[in-house]
Amino acid sequence: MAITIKDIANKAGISAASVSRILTNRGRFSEETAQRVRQLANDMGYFKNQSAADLSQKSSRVVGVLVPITHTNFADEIIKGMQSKAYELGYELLIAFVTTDTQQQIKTVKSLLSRQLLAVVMLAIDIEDTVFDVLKSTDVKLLSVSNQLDNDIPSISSDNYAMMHTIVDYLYEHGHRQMALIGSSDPDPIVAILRRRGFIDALTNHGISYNPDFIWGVEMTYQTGLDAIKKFGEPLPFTAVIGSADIISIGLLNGAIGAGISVPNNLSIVTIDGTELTQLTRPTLTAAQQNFAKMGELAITTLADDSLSPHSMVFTDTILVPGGTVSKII
Amino acid sequence: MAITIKDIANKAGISAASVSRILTNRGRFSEETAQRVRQLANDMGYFKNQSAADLSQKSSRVVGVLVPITHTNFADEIIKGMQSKAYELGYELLIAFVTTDTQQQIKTVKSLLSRQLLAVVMLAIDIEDTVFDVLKSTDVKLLSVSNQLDNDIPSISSDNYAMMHTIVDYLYEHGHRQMALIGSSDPDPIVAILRRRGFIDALTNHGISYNPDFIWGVEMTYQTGLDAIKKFGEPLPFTAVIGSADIISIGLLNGAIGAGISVPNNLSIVTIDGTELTQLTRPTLTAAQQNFAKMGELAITTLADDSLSPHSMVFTDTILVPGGTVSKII
DNA sequence: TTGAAAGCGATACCAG
DNA sequence: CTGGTATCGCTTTCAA
Repeated sequence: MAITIKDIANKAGISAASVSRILTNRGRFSEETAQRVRQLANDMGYFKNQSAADLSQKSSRVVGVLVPITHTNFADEIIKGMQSKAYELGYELLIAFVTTDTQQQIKTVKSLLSRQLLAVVMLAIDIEDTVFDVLKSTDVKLLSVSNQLDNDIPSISSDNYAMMHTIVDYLYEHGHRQMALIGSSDPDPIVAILRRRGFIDALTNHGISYNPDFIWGVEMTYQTGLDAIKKFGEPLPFTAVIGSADIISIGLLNGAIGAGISVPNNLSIVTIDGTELTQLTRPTLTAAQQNFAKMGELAITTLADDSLSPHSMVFTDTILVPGGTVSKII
Repeated sequence: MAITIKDIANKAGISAASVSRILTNRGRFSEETAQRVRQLANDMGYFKNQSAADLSQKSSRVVGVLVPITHTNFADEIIKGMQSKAYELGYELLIAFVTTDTQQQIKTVKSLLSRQLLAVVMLAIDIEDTVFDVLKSTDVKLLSVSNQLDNDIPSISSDNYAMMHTIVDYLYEHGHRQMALIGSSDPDPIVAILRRRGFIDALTNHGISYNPDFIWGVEMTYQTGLDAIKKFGEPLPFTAVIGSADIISIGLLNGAIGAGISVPNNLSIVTIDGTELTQLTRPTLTAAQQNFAKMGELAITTLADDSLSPHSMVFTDTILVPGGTVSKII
């Protein structure tokens, strides 16, 4: 049987109410008894029963985080960002990995909602409608990070549209005129749509009419990168390719190497994300780097100061980090 | 105000007790009223208040998972394994990332323990004593996965000692006589000790007296791999090297490439772990692959059937997966 | 099969 | 500044 505040109260010869006040630092109490109580709590090995506290308070400082189990590793960076801010501001994170199985998703979400959460943060997840309905049926705050949803949910992400301009401009300045975009063909996700639009518009700005065939690949996987090179064959009909995720870009790079295409001499690659993965290849990947840690921090701070309205979108910065996969065409 | 079982009871014209029994499937009740109640619960958008349930039951089916935030990505695979088994057996996972900051660790652990957990699983964590004391001060079950602790804690991991024999034997059969082990020099962790011992003993079995200089590198990082190559210079005094983690091995590989050392012609590499990272390099890494998913599943099953005693160690299989980084020396 | 009632541990209000 | 007490929502005897 665990120690309760009542046990402490008995030992200290005071009431449980006082102990509670002291341990939570709320209300008034004399520093003198406080000393004693804190000492006692420590000595007796007391742990607050958070369930009881939550039940009593009907609220909590717990933020649920839904993480896709197939997460491209940037999720870690977002979580790190959330973690540090949460720690700083006294919030707790309850991380739940969700699979792609809808039934399991629903169960996971329900069990999350069974604790009175302050909010649920969705990391790069395109939630299915059935699951989403469950989420909306309660009054928890919702927040989408690294993704934008077509619902009334606030989001924190990179400005994907602008990012594509940055990338295309960069490649254009390096002399590239024929570019492909790999891994953003999925018709649904807003992020994919924005990237396609940004890609096309940026090309148009430079007077380049884009080739629809050059936007290819749905899945954010290594295989997509490999397949892309296979599909377009050798010689490639473009001089530069943009991978929609680091893992795709590594696939592109290795696919090119396998096909005897020299990078960056015969093919330039720019990757989107810019996680540590970009440092593991030779040459290292030139990347449009998203600020995932910042996204995570912002998630917590906006939740804390309640500064999010249903449709608000917050953008974090992206920077272009030169690596060794882009060459100048003369 | 959220819906409670009382609300449902009122609407159904029965008592809260009955609703509880029905919704938890405990005790007796007529299937007839059960139908109605379940329907009602669904329609009214009821969510169990898990805090209240936990408080009342003084127990839970929640397993806390401590994950080092600097986790080499295999943690994901372990979690996936735990997740699927937990889902299957009706347990919940409460995942907490822990930083290297002791104060933060303690706070994290305490907040974990504030919920009445069934158990705490530590993933590849070498817990500091102060933190460990906190953990031991309660009566939660403890379990260490992918690591062995020198405490009275049951563990699930690969047989690191035997694994080193497998690797060394493999290299020996390929004609290698001079081998180095990178990233297991940390004096503390049992895993590092076991790997060193296995390495040395396996060499001895083949009549090779090992060179202490060839066991080098403490941190499980990419940089350690790069540094190792730099340290030993060119030409390398050994023909094969074992990286204690995939990320180290990638460092070794890239370091070699950078130094103009051809892999596998002039240097063979075997990596320990065998995550998907091994597929991202060219050539792909030959690996002693650990069965992380199995570790995760076993963690939950052993917890479920309570089949762990303080000192029990469970080993999962490891297999040697040939890649392109080991050559035959003739 | 069902209901009434007693907790579970912490909090908060209201007196004192 | 401190104590008594009701309360949160659910579970679980014990009777009926």
